[in-house]
Amino acid sequence: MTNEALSRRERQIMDLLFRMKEASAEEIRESMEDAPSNASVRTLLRILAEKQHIQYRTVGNKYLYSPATPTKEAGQSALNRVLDTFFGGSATQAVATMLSRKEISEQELDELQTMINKAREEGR
Amino acid sequence: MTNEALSRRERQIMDLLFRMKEASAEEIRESMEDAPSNASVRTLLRILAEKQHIQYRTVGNKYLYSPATPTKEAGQSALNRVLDTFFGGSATQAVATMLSRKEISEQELDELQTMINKAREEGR
DNA sequence: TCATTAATGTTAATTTTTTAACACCTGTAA
DNA sequence: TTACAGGTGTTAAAAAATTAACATTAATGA
Repeated sequence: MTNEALSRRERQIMDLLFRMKEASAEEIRESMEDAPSNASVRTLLRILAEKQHIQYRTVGNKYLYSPATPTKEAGQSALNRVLDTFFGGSATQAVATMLSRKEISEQELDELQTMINKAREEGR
Repeated sequence: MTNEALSRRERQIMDLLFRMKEASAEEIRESMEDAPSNASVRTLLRILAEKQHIQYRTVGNKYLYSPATPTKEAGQSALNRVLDTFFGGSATQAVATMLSRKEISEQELDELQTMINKAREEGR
């Protein structure tokens, strides 16, 4: 796992890219709350690319950037970190928090139910 | 909500404090992978206290530091961020990931089950 | 052709973060 | 008393992160 800690801006841009899936330097800049210049964003992107955290492809004459790690994998890792840091590693506690934080639709509850049943079967 | 982004070290120390609940500068330093000097840790702690992210009490002649925000609250907020960033805000997806990441005990599954039932009743 | 526009590339100044040196304070054992 | 151990407080040097100026390149329309 590539595990050098990211700087503030680097993390901010990575998070945006995970949300946006793929974006140009300018698009990223526009979606930043406290955006610096376009050149600054590009510098950060260059650094992130060097560190292998992002990749890019050219479309016409511009670059589109995206995370090098699949979103799912990165999400799992981020989730684990939150679980360990705030919930003593307990998934149950974390789920309890999620359920209490906002309305979960009937449908979502059904889906969760299905997952639990499945986990039970597999666990046997 | 206090929402200035933290620097790398600041975040590292905050996360440790959430795990440790309460600790002295030296204890924090010892639990750091890539620890700087004791004086450096104290500088960071002073800054975090100024920014109101931590609080401290004196015990004998030393200070014990702890997060200013309750762990539960901070955890909820961190969880939301992860949900939004990596799972399109879907709690269901996140739970699916948790269930697949490692073995969940029968007991934990029971607890989850209970939570879902409860959420269903309340939702009605 | 040539000016304009919209990109990226390079480099360096500025600002923030990180680090630790050094001073000071307090209790305690020789 | 004195000097040592174990804390905190202050300040400034060093390193890293952030920013943007300026250069360059490619495509396009007058």
